[in-house]
Amino acid sequence: MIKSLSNMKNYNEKREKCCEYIEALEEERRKINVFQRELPLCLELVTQAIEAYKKEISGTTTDTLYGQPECSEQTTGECGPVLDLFLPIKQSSASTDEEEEEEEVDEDDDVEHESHDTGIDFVDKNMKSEWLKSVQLWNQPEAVPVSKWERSQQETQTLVEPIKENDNGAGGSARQKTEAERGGSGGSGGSSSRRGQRKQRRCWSHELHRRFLNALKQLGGPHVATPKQIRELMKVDGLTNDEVKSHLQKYRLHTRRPSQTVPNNRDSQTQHFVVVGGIWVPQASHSKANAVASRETTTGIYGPMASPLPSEWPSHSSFGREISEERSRCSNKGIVRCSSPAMSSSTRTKTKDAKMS
DNA sequence: AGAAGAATAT
DNA sequence: GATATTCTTC
Repeated sequence: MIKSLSNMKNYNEKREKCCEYIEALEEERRKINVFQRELPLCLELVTQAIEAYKKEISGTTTDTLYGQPECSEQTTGECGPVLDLFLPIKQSSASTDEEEEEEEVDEDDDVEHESHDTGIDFVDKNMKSEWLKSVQLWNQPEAVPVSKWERSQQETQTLVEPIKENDNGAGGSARQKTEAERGGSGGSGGSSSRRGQRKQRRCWSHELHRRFLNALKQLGGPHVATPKQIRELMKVDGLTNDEVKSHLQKYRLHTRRPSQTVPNNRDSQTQHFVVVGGIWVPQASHSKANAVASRETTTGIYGPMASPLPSEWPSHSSFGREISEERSRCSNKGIVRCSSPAMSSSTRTKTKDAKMS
């Protein structure tokens, strides 16, 4: 008797609590709604949390005692923890809102929403963490012990600071900040000064790559831009020349003529290009490009600002799926590609014919 | 010395 | 396949 009564009371409390949560969540959702495009999963999560709690209220005999789970904002937790993730964050929504540059509003934000029917909860969880990762400019060291200070600094700087502060390079654009240590030599973890350690892999996120492309565009294309210039233009702090160089190398490799794999699946992208002085141009504009191709050094045929997108990863690359159809479409159109950098660049006359060893 | 590009390693 | 590192050249 008494027990059931206390149970009842307990239940009422619980219910009340749930109501509060729901209200808070709904308010939260209204706020997030504004950023629906930027935070689609966030919205979804909140919605689901609301539903879950509503269900709970309606008496689905959930045994959970809504105890605080100790999920640590990263990848843990199941269904309940969602609240924990969102409630405390409430005030922060204004900090990292729009870091989009003005030019390309990509609608690739609606990331893969495919698997949505069955195991919503944990799937959703995974999605969320992935999404979070992709939002960051790059992944932060996780396995490697990093001092808390460094991490927080990295977070803040990475997410907000370098974005678009002063685009005209007025201030100290050359911000190289000790790329020497990424091995987590921070005081916490023992065994400092692991110098021979390999650098932590940097994952080139969406945003990072977009900046890369942006810089490339301004500099006149992947074959005339140099890693250093790119890095400076990107204004991403912590980014090293080597990283840019490596990425550029990959990019160049990818943007070469995509060989004849997949003969002509989409309007036969590969066949409309023709080599003009070492430069791939659309066949139609062949003659015109020929006229231009002689002096492309300054602003060049790459059309720094002219085309919304200079060149993108080929459609098959991993980045390709992040690119919306619009992009892939225009990547077939007015793109010019250099097949042989040595010949196309007139700034640097590298005759690497004698280089063979 | 330092940067870029290619080659190679992980 | 993507990134890091090394090697070579300039």
